[in-house]
Amino acid sequence: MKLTSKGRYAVMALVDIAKFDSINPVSLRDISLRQGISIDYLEQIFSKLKKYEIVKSIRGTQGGYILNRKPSEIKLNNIFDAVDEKVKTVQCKKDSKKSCNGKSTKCVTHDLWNELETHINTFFEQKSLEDLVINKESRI
Amino acid sequence: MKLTSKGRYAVMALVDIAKFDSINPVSLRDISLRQGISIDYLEQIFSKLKKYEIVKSIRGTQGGYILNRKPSEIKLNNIFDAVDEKVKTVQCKKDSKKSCNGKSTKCVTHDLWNELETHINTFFEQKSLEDLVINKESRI
DNA sequence: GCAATACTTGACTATTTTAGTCGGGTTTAT
DNA sequence: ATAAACCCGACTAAAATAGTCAAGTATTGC
Repeated sequence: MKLTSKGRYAVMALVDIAKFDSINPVSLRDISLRQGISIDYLEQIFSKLKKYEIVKSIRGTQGGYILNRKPSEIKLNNIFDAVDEKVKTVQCKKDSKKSCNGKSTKCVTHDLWNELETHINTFFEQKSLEDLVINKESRI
Repeated sequence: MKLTSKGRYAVMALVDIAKFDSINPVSLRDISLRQGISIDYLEQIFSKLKKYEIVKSIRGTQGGYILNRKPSEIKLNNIFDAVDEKVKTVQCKKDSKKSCNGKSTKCVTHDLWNELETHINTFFEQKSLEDLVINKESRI
């Protein structure tokens, strides 16, 4: 599985919006300044978040992005799905002669990996953007 | 975090040994044939498993590897530690001017990532080689 | 002793993924 | 009109991954 900066940035940016303004659009420029992520990279990320209807965009001057749902309804797994930050592990080789057939020792790991994925996904399904925002505000 | 084929192969190979022979050494050649992993790559992996005292080596003809502990005492996190398959996520940039200071929104993800790591590690600490072997035998 | 088997070690490399950058758009408020 | 801001696709440097390759050393059986 992978969990890299694209997923991390997506979460950071969305938390930034959730905390900063729930009515007016927040520009990538502002997020970039506050979070230290390049605008170009943010654009890539937001393009995907938009496709998954996690955010809405408003073009033109004074434009930016707003959340498309309430923070409590945006679960972390939605975010990761959107930016392709899939919880995925290496699969059995498909074209291998000795491919996974459920009988050999080889794929003893198959069930294990699936179990882990479920485990992690459950964790992310339970966490919403709201949880992160609340958590953080109580600390500042 | 990453979970790639090195960790997967390590688990596969150890399960192979655990199932095949608990007294006589098992050669990498045999593991290679049964599991479809190249000997050269297995050598890299076993070199690390040996360093972590998960296996013992016996050189010369009829040599090979045997488990250094009972399968029930070999937890999956031990195996992953050995082969550097760390459950690790991207960290905050150290030298950034806006580095994580616990006050900014930026590191709202910090706690989250730590929480996830704990979550995953707990999962692996609870699974032993024995669990995998038993599971699989009941199916064949 | 010598050949065969099998572990030991370290360097090397091709491929893939990651983490961006870059350049050119289009839309909209003022 | 112009500037702010989104939109989109191509490009690239660096790192990680998944191996391979070569040259050993140790042990056993004949």
